[in-house]
Amino acid sequence: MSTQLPATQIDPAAEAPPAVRAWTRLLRAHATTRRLLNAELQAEHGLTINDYEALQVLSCAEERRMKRVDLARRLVLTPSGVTRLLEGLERAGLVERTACSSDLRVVYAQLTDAGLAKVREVSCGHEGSIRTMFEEHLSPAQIEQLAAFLGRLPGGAD
Amino acid sequence: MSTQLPATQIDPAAEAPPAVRAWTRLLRAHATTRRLLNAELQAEHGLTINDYEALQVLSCAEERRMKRVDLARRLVLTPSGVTRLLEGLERAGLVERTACSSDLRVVYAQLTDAGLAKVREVSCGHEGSIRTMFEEHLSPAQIEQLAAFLGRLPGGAD
DNA sequence: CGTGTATTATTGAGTCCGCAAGCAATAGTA
DNA sequence: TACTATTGCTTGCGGACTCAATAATACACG
Repeated sequence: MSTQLPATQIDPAAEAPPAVRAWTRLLRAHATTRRLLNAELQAEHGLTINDYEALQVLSCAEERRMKRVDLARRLVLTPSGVTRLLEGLERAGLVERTACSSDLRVVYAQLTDAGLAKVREVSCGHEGSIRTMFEEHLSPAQIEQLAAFLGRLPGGAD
Repeated sequence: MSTQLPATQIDPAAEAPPAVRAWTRLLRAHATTRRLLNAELQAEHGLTINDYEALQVLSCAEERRMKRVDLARRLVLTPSGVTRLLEGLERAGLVERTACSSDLRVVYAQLTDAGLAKVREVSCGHEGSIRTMFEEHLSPAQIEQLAAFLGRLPGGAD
């Protein structure tokens, strides 16, 4: 192969660094799995992934409520994203706005009884779908390792 | 603890199945890393992650061009998503539309010389950022394993 | 106190992308 | 040949999210 001609293409045979391969696989796996789960969740329960994640996080929170800022950090959304996400859940009656007596700025996102019921209704099937996706081609030990590795990436820790 | 009272909350101490933990970490790590890389790419080169991925994929393709359908599959986008993504890259002169002589339906996405130059300009710094994110807290062997595991999830394989 | 800064939340404008529908070209079939 | 899928691509519409700007409250410190 000559090195004198100007390259008109990037050599596809040149192996990408492992980190780059991991990154593109992360992108692809995320996009595909998210799309699958989202479609299922939407069709069966009328929720998006973020809708469900928000409800799920709230259901485990102290008093079933959370400051919007904390919810934003947990879901990796901006504050305005959370405002808009909660708008929908409030309209659906799954979450309501509650005041904080000690700080008038904060507006709690409070899970309603209907919201808790919804989480219970959805969670089993949804977790089943998640487990299927992971357990189909990975052993339990491998899933544990995968979770551990993801936890070391930026934002990965819970 | 009594089992007679109606549960008003989902027990946060009850450990989620490993697959569910892996899933939430995948969501969080993806959102965080994507946000970081996107901001950097946007600020320094005016590209989104998908812009870059599209250019990069095209730069390695036969004749630096690809059918839009194939590009969609590769980037895990819908056909309409690809049309819109390419609109922007065409406006920037990085990609152009070319006809296929053997099938009048297809419109190739053809990387221009400017597009190839752009990939070369961006790739080094971008790959450096990716490597930093992964190599900061994971060993080379762990990164390889992570890539392998991700490759077994739906859509993960290249 | 009063003033300046940080924090919490919302809003308006704009981007990105998916879904459903539609058009044009090709392939399959009788 | 004519008729019916199927495939490749685009478009209208709408949803979800971000960024920048804004308002209101809290806090720190002279």
